[in-house]
Amino acid sequence: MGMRNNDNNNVMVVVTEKVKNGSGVKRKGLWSPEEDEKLMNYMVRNGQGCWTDIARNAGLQRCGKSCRLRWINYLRPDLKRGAFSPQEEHLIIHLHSILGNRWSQIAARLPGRTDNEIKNFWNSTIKKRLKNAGNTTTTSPSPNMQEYAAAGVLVEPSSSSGSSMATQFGNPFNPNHHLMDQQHNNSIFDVVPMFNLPHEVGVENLGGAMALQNDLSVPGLEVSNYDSVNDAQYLSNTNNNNNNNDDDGSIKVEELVGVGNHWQGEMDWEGLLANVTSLPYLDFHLQ
DNA sequence: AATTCCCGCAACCGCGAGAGA
DNA sequence: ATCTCTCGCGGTTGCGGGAAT
Repeated sequence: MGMRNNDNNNVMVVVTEKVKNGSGVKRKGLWSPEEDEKLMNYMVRNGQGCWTDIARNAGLQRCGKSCRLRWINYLRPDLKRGAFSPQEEHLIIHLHSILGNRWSQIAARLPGRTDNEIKNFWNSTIKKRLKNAGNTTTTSPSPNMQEYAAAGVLVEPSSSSGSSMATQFGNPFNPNHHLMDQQHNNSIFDVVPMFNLPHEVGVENLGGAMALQNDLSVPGLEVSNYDSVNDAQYLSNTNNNNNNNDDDGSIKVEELVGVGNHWQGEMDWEGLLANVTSLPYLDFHLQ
């Protein structure tokens, strides 16, 4: 749907709410194209750092937290845009059956997607479909839904936050049932079959984005993994390709934020899903 | 045409963890 | 040990477009 942010052509009404915040007045609400440009230019030139400093040095009247979010969810150059493909949806469902609401970990295995995006997709679309699949006997659920149900994950009984759908089903017969993830009150052994873990599996370097590797501690798409120099190079190339170099080197956000300028790599879906099937659970105990 | 309702999505909020003084 | 700051995460809010009435 549509209020979508400053799409190339749609300059949205910018919320100009401001709040007092310590040293000064901080803007809140939607980001203006000018703010995006400031942040993008700063990030391209200087890369990651302390977000509070970034906010200040980039000349933004935003808190660092807001800048970080904007970068991660919208400005980052490797973001994949557009609707989720059936393969991605399948993968999300699969991952969620294992990981629960650990959106960042799920996102780490979907190159070019953000945790916020996946979370929204889940809450708005998949949840609804699962519900329908669970409630309707007249219409057969999609294979995805069937698989999800087969994994022991059915319709979420309530909107209780913090617990995943996967957590709704315990297995008291599982000898490892006592190994609960405290934060989510969930035993991963309830859902995940005990497989031997393949080593050296994983899909790497998908279009410059990190992808599935052989354990759950793989940071995946986390920004901290990005090489600011390479990113800068990427951005520079993009700019060159657009034949739009300004002498001052400033980079227009609209040149970078758009369908054509984002990650469009090919995915080895079968490989990803195969790997997901055998996702290890080691880092459940590390967290 | 006007109004209400639905809902997708961007962004905010609060919290916990970790680092450093 | 304690405080402060920053980061990252997950849950929630609320705006606004489009559908329904």
